[in-house]
Amino acid sequence: MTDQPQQAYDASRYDRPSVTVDVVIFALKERELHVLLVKRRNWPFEGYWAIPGGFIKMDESLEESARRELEEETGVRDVYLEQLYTFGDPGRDPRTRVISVAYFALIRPETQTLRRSEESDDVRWFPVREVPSPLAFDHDRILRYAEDRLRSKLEYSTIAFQLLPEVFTLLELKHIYEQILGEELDKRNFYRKIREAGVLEDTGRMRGNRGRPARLYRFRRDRREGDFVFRWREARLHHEDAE
Amino acid sequence: MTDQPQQAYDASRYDRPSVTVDVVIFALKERELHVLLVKRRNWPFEGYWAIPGGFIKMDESLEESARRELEEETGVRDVYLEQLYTFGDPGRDPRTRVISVAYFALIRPETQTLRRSEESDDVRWFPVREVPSPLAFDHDRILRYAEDRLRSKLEYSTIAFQLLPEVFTLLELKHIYEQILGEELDKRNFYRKIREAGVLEDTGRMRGNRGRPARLYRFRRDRREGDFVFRWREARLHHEDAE
DNA sequence: TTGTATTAGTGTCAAGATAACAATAACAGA
DNA sequence: TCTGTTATTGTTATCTTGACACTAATACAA
Repeated sequence: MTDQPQQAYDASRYDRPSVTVDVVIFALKERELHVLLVKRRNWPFEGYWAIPGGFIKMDESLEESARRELEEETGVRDVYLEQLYTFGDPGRDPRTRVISVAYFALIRPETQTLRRSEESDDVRWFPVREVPSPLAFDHDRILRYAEDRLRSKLEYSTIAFQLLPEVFTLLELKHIYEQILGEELDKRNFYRKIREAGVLEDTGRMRGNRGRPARLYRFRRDRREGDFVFRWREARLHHEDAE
Repeated sequence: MTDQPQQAYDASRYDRPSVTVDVVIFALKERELHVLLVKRRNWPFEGYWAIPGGFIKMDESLEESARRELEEETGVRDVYLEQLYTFGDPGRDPRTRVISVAYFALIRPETQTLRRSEESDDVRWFPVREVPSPLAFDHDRILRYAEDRLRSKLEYSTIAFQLLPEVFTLLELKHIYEQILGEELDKRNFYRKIREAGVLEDTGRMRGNRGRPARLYRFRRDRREGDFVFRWREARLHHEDAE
């Protein structure tokens, strides 16, 4: 944010790169983790799938840019949004120097209003394991980075709840953990851990189609995010930072 | 990094912000954690202390920018460098829209060559607990963010070793943890934990002024960073993400 | 109504990790 | 050899984890 304090400011002496915000949007669809991609219509990478994004406006913050982008693509406003990493290698966009601030967003299924263009074939939800490859630009890398972040935050935060609807069953919650960790978890150990963490509130309601009906829970938002550490040791994680 | 795929690219339609890279540089000085700041000579925030930084060049990557900045300020090349966060609120710099990609760097004491300007009073190392406040721009926030990151990475990485010289004693290592965590650790538990992690190599050498001489260790770089999890539970941490 | 298929929910124990705790060892210098 | 100073080591009680299998509640069909 600062120039060299030693020298007076002269903006014209510096070329300015373009700055974009890209948002990796995750959501659960039919119990599977999906990511939203858009198909490019122009050079470069015409016809390739890309992470949705756009240029920032001069009067909005980075996060506001990301929220605008998100709303344009999904029509959703109240979401979990977190800055991921900034990608800025020269040459990552053949047109000009582009610095891209990547965010990732987690959407609850209930809030997903269908956009008109969502029915067209240039905006699609892909299961994270079936993303077309390669993506446009360096978006494969950005997506991988987002998945890594998601996985590692699962360990010590309540981030997983952001993917669930208002009320949910314990097995649905467990399923998310398994989806993202890519690993089966023991039911009893999982239940115990969650209960001890004290982040769930019993709604008293039940839900069931076949079999024994499941208890419905709600996430206790009054629990401050940083107040407890929800460590997951059963599933051994690999910490691997990109860049 | 991508424009709206729907529309053809026309750079002139978008104003471009300035992009800078700021580097929060940490080092140990006389057993205390210090951070390097520079005093601003021009408007805005003339006379205020700031985190060193500068505009990026069009042909260098963000990390290259950060390394250049770092070398210009400290003359040091081989350091630990990690991207921290990108700050881009409109108005954070009164001159123009500035997006700042913040990095943090950890420097070993031995590698610190003195710069000529380090003797002048416009570049100074401050103990992290005695940083002048407020800093220029939103640099207080950036610094706080860097400290939080450092603290939380202590838990599950070998980052602390990056602040130590080639060889060091166990008590020196413990002291770093205590510095950053802001908390006393039990000597025996600490030794055990470190030994079990298997990241240290005994040099066979000793060092001592008064009292029993201390064994000198070396960090085993062959241990891949992600291979083990060096969890610290004794010191309860607060996870608190900025932004 | 009874049985069967299906999904939800629960408890124990052994092994491992952690935190709390104090005494001894190796040196320098008086 | 005594004293001051710093470095090093081990045990135990408690908590946390991971492994493991049976019972409960419903729907539906026989």
